[in-house]
Amino acid sequence: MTKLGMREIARRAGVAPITVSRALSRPEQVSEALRTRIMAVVAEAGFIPDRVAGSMRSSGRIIGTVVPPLINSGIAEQVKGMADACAANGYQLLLMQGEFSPAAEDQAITALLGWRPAGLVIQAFVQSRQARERIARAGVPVVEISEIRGRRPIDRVVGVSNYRAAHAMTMHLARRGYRRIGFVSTPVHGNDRLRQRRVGYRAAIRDLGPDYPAGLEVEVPITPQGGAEALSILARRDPALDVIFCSSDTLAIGAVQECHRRNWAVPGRMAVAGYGDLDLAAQIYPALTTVRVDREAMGRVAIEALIHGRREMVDVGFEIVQRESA
Amino acid sequence: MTKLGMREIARRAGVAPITVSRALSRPEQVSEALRTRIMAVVAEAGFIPDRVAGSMRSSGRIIGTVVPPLINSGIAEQVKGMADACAANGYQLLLMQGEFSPAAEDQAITALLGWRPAGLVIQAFVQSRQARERIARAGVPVVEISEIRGRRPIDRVVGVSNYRAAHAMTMHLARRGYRRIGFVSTPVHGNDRLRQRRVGYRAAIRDLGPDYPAGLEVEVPITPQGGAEALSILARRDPALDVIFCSSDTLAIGAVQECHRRNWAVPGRMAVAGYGDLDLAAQIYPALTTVRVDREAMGRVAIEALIHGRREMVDVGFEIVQRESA
DNA sequence: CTGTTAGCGCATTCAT
DNA sequence: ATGAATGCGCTAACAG
Repeated sequence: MTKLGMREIARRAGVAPITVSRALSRPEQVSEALRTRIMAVVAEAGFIPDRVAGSMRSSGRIIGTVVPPLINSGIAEQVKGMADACAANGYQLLLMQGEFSPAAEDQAITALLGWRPAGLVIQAFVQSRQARERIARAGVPVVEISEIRGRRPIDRVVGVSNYRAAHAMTMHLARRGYRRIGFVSTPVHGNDRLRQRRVGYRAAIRDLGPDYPAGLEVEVPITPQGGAEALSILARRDPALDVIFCSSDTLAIGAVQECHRRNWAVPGRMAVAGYGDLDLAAQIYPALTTVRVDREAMGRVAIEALIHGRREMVDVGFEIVQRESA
Repeated sequence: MTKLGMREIARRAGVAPITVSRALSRPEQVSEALRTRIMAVVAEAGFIPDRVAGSMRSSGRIIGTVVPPLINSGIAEQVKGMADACAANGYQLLLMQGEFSPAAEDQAITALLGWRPAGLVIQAFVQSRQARERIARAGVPVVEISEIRGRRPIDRVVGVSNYRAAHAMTMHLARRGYRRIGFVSTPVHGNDRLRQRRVGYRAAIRDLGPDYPAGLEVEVPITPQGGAEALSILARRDPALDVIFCSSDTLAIGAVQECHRRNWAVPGRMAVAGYGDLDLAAQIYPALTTVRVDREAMGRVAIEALIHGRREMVDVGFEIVQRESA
């Protein structure tokens, strides 16, 4: 049995190879009679066109993406959105897991570019200067999914203003009657998103006016234990504290746990708000009040921005999810 | 500026294109002098070899994978394991999100095969007969990540015995003194893993002997609400019920929530065990006793099995995670 | 609508 | 250790 290629399919159907090619990728350019005959042969032979060879001449249909090492929580939803949008448009997703160092990022992007992607989606701003140059030289469109405030993107951006979201949640808590709002952050160093959340919180406290107690902050590792610890620290620092706003649901869940251990009613004795709306947020007891960002939409929109060539900066927005914990 | 290719790099370095190719992929075959000179030119020009063209002649370095639509929880960890192992071995991960229908599965696999993958990782047994034929014809190695009991794989399998895991958990609960063990399942239709969990539970109840009360089961949708509902149903059916074993953590979390609502102490009034060890499992109150499977290892091992051509069936094993809820 | 010709950029094969 | 010739399988460009 000859290795199955278009040439062989064409021979069996009694046409030229290019006609098979057209029947497969632009059916409308081939007469119905030929098309039917060709498709029958293709189906019968189980022929699968070689996209590698196809990409040699026409533009490829691969979209490369670099995702952070922790594919937990939100990132997975983004990937889902990307995969869906790719499938819907006939593209394939080439996934690289990146570390956070600029060198690793550059390496990941280089590996992706080698596959002649139709575009790149990066889950943050590209940091490495070298990577930016490579991308520019390759002339490949890029979408950065990130904080959209105060940055100049390489090309297109899809994201949310973490600043506005954190600001809104802080105001929301104040409106609900909490007087002493503590803020728990994970280390903001080198992470725009986290930094903007903190900045948003501070701005809100300022906007609440001089009558309102000054802010109260602590920075802890991004683990439930970190959240528990933060609660202890802040409650000790200010006994009047009545709510803590955690810059991630993971922290918030840890804080709620700590309340259970102390037998503190949530939100009676201490209220807790999170950020992210993880799956768990709605499922723990009490259900978590948090900030929700539609990560799946971010992924989908990123791919669409790439494919349809929209050059705008897309803000997918956020939502304050009011549940029981605050 | 000429489009940068090996030809141009070769010209600048004063060598033949093939020498550049060798310097890049088999450095040991090129003299140090030339290699150094070539690498300098490559770096200076920011040259990235075209892997698409490269794959035309040599075998590609892409591994295709089909993942279920819900990239939540465990699947994300598997993908992480795969991505890591791919990166460590110089491969790229081509990700397709598959639906569960055989037709969609076939389509996904076809799309992947078009890219001449070095191998395929499928997150279940391939169901579609057509897909199996395509894979066979393409001669591509496949790893199925799945239930490993009682199935004949296409090629290689990496997985765990859901049967043994569920059996072990049931025995574990009995050993801890629970007398009436209910089992909550999600619909097992068409899903080996879920079916084997139920079979394992039943076998354990049988093994516990005639003195032990007969099993008590219910099947509900895989949502926290399903778990809450299951608790209500089983508790009504048998007031002596003292523990429920849920075939997924999602259900278990819902059941625990329902206990909170009823003011039932967990595990005092009702104990709950889960399956899967989601992130949340350790974080809810009380922390969930569950079955843990190292999904990340599954992903990693799958890729390694593919690359290193191991043809065995790998059982990554499981672990009973004893926490507070049961 | 269909076919002919040519070549995408690299790595294999065979020489030197 | 280096190079020349050749073609991987497909599709763009140009005919007919």
